[in-house]
Amino acid sequence: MVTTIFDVARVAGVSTSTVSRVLNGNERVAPDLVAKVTRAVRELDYRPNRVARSLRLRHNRVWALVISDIRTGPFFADLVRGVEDGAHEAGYPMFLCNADEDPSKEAGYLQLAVAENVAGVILTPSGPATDLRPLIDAGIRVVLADRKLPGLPADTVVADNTSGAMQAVEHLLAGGYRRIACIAGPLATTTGSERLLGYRMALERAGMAADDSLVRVADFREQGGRQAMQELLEHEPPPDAVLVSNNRMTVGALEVIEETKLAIPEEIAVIGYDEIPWAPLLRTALTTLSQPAYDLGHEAARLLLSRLNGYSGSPRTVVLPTYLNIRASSTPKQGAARSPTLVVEPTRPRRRQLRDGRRGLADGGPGTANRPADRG
Amino acid sequence: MVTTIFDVARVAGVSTSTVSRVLNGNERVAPDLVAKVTRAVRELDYRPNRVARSLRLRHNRVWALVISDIRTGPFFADLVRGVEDGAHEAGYPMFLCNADEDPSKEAGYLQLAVAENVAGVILTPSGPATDLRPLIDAGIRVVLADRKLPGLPADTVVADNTSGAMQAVEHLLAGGYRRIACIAGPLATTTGSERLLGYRMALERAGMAADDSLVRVADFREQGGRQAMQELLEHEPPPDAVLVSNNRMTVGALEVIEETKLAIPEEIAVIGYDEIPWAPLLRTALTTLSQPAYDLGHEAARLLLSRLNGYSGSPRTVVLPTYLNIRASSTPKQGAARSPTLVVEPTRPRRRQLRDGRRGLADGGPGTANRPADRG
DNA sequence: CTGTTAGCGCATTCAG
DNA sequence: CTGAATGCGCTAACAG
Repeated sequence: MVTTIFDVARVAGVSTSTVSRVLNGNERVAPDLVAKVTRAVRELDYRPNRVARSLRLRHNRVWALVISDIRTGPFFADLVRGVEDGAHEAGYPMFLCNADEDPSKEAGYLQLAVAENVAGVILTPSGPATDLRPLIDAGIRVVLADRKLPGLPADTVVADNTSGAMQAVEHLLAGGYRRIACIAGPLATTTGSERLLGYRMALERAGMAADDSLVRVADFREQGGRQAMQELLEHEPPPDAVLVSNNRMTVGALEVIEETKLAIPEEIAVIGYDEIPWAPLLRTALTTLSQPAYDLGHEAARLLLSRLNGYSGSPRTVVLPTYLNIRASSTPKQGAARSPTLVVEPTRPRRRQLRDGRRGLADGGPGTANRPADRG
Repeated sequence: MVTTIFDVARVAGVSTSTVSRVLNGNERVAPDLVAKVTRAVRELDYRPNRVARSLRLRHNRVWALVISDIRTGPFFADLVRGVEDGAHEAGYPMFLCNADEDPSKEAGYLQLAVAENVAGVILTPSGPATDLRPLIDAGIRVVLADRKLPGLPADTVVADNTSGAMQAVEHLLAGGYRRIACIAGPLATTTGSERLLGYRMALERAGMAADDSLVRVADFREQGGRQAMQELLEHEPPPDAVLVSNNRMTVGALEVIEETKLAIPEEIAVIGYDEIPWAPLLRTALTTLSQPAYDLGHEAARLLLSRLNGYSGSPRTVVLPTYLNIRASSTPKQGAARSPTLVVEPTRPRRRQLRDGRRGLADGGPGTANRPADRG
């Protein structure tokens, strides 16, 4: 038999309500009773039953983090760490759920979150069909991370996908590349569509017609990246550069380039979205777009916490900058004319921008670095 | 207000017990009442409150998977997928917790699992100090995955770490390498110590004294791999080959080799534990030891399920084989004498071995492939 | 300040 | 086969 609050009350010689009050520390209790209860708790190694507590309170002191693909390299891993640290700092335990880009799995986890009465959910929506109503109806706080959900008034933290992709393409243009291809992610996700948008905008701004035969929409997975890259290479004339919209697709694309024995960057330059620790170790070191994955998660945690603490202003969207890590895979072409209009601004991390919010967050700083501390 | 079983009973014109019986389907109920209840449930979009159910039943139909480091590349991601699929097939939702190699975080999650009454826990123990008693006392089923917990009678599924490391070292010996170093993981984990053991056994079997100055014990992280590799290279004479015990440390070791401008494999051969999708894409394609990560997870799920279904035999340990992916980073030395005693057996995946078990598992096949289907 | 009392939503005795 | 009654462990009124 598990020890209950009743056992503690008996041993301490008080009522269960007193034990409860001591444990939750909200109301005033006489010091001697506090001592008695504390001793009894320790003596019995009493641990409150969260289930009963949750039933009574009609909410559970747990967060659920629902991510869209646990296999997306270090990106989601760092994001998870960011949320986890934020949750931990605030004293909330956190469960993680992997929706695997599957809307029905995602819906299942959201139902579960409702059924388990979680206090809050941080979610990477799989697409516009993601239904937040069950959560909202149940009074559960929701924060969107990494991907927006257009039209839904929820606090959101995202990276500046459009600018990131623009930066990458402008960098390629400045390097003399002219037939730049793009392997985009699912357009139903804002990460998919906004990166493609950034690609198009950079081309337009440079006065070049975006050539849709150089665009492939794939699925954020290796296999999709492979197929897209194969198709692009069969095209005549083939691209001389490619921007790949995430890490997993980049692996697929690089495999195809490797198999085709094309030289990077001489025959095709490559830039991959998502920084990865092995980028510098590749046959040709890979130029990547870092996303502040850890900060994305940590910021999401702070938005959720502020809601749980009673903030009820209109939804806030936090946009964090990306950073271009220039490496050999995008080396400028021999004798590339550095036309002034194509010069790329130095891509230092900018301050986070706050949009749509009634006011800023309580504290300042852009949080910790992009990567968790254990690497330093 | 959320709809409760009471609302359903009212709308269906029956008692709450009848609704409960219909929902759980264990007892017999008159067909017409079943129909009424079913209709009312649909009409009200009723979803049972899992918290109340859990309190009443004193157990919760959820699994918790506690892994030791979410950042360990695809390994844990695939393991998670394996467990998840197994849980899903059996109709259990699953939460994931990331202990981050931190025993206190791990203990916190185990406490949480107890407090939440989960039906079962699948755990990658952070070390021998991991305390399973709170779980066992609470009647929660536990399965260990990836790492054993010596002395504890729990169902366990692991890869054959010792043989894997032996294979790797024998392969290097056969290739003419003689000063083979090893970067081991924490010896408190069986993955750390067994891989080191395999390394030593291979050397001894070849009649070579294991040289401890060629062994470094690190922390399974990039930074540890970096430092270990640096130390090994400073040693005189330096190693001509190195076996690195996991993916993250391999990244660190490769960074150092890169910075030192050493040629792989001419100046130093490298084999990394854990297969990684980008292994073939590195400057020198990396020889790796694949672990059946997905199968490890899926098998753990099956062991847990069999316990939940009432199996109460003695604890079973399932050992799955590893597989050596030979690539350029371990190319035999020029004119390496292929002494007969050093020839490596072909390392095909072997059938899983069952140890200590009273009987085999219900079904046959070694499960699905090492990698989830979406890559094929 | 403290104890008594009454549920949170559900599954399960126990009678009928 | 069905319904009324009970309690899982806890917290929040409500009186004292």
